[in-house]
Amino acid sequence: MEQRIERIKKQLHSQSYKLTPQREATVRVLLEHEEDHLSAEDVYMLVKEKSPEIGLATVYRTLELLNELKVVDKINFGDGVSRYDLRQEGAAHFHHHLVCIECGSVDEIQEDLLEEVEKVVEKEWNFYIKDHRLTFHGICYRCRDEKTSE
Amino acid sequence: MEQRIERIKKQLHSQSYKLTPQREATVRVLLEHEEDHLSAEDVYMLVKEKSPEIGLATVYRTLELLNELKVVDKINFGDGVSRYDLRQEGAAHFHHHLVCIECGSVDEIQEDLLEEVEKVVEKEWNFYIKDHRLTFHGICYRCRDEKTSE
DNA sequence: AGTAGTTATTATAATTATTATCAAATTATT
DNA sequence: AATAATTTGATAATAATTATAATAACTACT
Repeated sequence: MEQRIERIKKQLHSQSYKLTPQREATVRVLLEHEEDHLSAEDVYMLVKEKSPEIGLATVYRTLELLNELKVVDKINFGDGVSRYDLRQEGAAHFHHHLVCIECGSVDEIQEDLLEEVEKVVEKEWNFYIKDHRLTFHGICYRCRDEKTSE
Repeated sequence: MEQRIERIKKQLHSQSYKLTPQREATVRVLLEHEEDHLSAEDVYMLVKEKSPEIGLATVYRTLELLNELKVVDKINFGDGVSRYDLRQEGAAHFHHHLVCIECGSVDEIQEDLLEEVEKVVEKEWNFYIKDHRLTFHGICYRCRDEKTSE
């Protein structure tokens, strides 16, 4: 945890940004909820628990900044809010998501899976891929299990 | 065009919805701009040209309805607005997109490309895939050509 | 054709997420 | 310590979308 914060601090410094207490508090919340997909409002609420004086605008600004630095990825699952997802350290690409249409859960797939597809797209469409977003909508293993045991 | 409207009409009727003049005007705009990725506001403006009496709320409701019927897919490219994209008739899955970070263009990929990936996801993650969203962000062939000719 | 009942529409108000503004606070620099 | 630059917090503004309520259009039945 501390090492990751240290590395994020260096990343900020390299672009002449500072890791202010507010930014650090926000990063800590993101690290503590790595498996979740928090909205700005969610992050705000959680940061407030430890740092009640923080303002909502600061959280938005910090998330925007972290997005620029590619520390987090901003993603939208179609429910009208942007969500912020920590990128795996050193990951070249954003990971994928499984959104369950029954229970609303969001699971992550860290495996690339798209290497071949991207080769085809780069070649056939002459498109230089910098990033991607891949989300599957369907029924997760938990909901499937429930159904078979009914 | 007329045949497609006729088929959409039937789809509506099969769920006991009607193809009102406003709904028809909206569908016509979508068909006439099949290659575009219009926001609700865009659609509203275009429908107004032919049917100036239509209300914005009706456009929203119609788009929502068409989305339910899987006539259009709602998609968000991260710019804060939902866009509505006609699904190819009879297409099992939503098509993919190439978003250019230089010029903002959005191109479509009709090929499936994900068959193998989806097999892996279904098997390895025990996730029953009903739909997907795949978008690549990068530099389109037009912007690449510009650069090499500079 | 006439009435009752349903469905859809319009105009507008309300809501929600996000961004902009600006004075005050903090931090860095001389 | 004084000055300059950056960041923050509170709040106002904006933008997209949804809710509301009165009206209009259509349907079914007599």
